Amino acid sequence: MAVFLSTFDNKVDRKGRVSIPASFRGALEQEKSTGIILYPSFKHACIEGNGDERIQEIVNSIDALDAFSDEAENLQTILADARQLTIDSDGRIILPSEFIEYAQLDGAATFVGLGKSFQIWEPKTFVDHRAKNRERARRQGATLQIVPSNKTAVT
Amino acid sequence: MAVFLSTFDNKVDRKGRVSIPASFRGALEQEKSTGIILYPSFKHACIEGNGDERIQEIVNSIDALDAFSDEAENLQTILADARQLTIDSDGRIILPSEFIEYAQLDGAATFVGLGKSFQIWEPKTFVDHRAKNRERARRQGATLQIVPSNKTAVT
DNA sequence: GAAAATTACATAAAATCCCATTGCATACCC
DNA sequence: GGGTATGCAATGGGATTTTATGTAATTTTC
Repeated sequence: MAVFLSTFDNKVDRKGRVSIPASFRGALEQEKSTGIILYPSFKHACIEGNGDERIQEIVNSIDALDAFSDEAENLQTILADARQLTIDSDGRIILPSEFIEYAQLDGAATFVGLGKSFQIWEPKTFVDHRAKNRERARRQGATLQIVPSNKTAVT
Repeated sequence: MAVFLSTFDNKVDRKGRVSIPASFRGALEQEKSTGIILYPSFKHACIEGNGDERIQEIVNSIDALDAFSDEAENLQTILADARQLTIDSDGRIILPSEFIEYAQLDGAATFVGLGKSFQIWEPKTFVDHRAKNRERARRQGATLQIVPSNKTAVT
C-alpha cells in the first residue's frame, strides 16, 4: 500500500485545482490507484486522503458489520462524505468546494504525509496544529511498539 | 464490485427522470452491470440501490437463511419490491411512481454513496437524517476494525 | 385519436485536457 | 568553483469534452 511522507505546500488556483505532491503521486501509482479519495476529518478542520486500496479496506470492513446496524450506519457517513477524485494529466485534482470550505483553504494547501494516509490543511492552521502536537508529544513522551511486517497489522 | 462514494443532489423532472451521478455510473459500468436495481429501504423513507453483483450477494445471503423462517420472509419482501431499471443514453433512469411516493420526492433527489450500495433521499429529509447519524456517531464513538483486504476477497 | 411513455436533441455549467511558462534542483562542462 | 544546461514539478490560461437537465419529437397503449 502507498506510503505518504513529508510535508508540501501547494497553491490552489481559482478553479480549485491543486497539484498532488509528486512523491504522493508516485506512491499512489505504485498501488495502481487511478485516483485519490478525500473526506473531511472527524477530529480536525482538515481533509483526509488516501488511495483506492485503503478505501476498499474501509468499505469491506463496514460491509462485514451487520447490514442494518447503527454501527454500520454511523460509519457509512464517512463514505457519504468522501469523494473520489481523478488526478489529471498534470498531476492535479480539483478540490470540491465543500472541502475548500471545510478546511478553510484560501489559495494554498499543506499536504501532510501520515504514512497510510495524508491530510490537507490550511497552511497557517497546520503550523498551529503541528506546534500543539509537538508540545504534547514532548510532554507525554511518545513511544512506539513496532509491529513486524509479516503480521497482518490491524488498525 | 462497484463502490459508491459521496453525495449528489440531482433534479427529478416531471416525467420522473433523474440523472445517475457520473461516478456511480462509472462504478456500475466497471462491474458491467447493464442497469441498476432499486428497492425501498427497510428502515428509512428512502430508496436503496446497487448493481447486479450486490443483488446477487443479497439473494445468496437470504437463501442461506432458514427457508420458511420469518426472517427469510421479511427479507424476501426486499426482492419482491425491487425493480431493475435501465440507464438511458443520457445517463438517466425513470423513477417508478411508487418509489417517488415512498421517498416523498418532489423535484429533487439526493444520492448518497454507502460503499457497496447507495440511497436516494428527499434532500431535506436526508439533511435531518445525516444530522442524527452524525450526532449518534459522536455519542457512540464510531470506531472501525479494519479487515485486511486479503481476507474479504471482494474485488 | 388522445394520453402516456419513450427517445432524441439542445443548452449551460462544470470538469477535464492541452499547452506554455516558471521555478528549482541536480548534472555537466570548462 | 562558477556558470550553464537539463529535467522534473508546479502553475496559469484557454480549448474541449462531459454532465446535468430542459424541451421537443416520436412511438406506444388503450
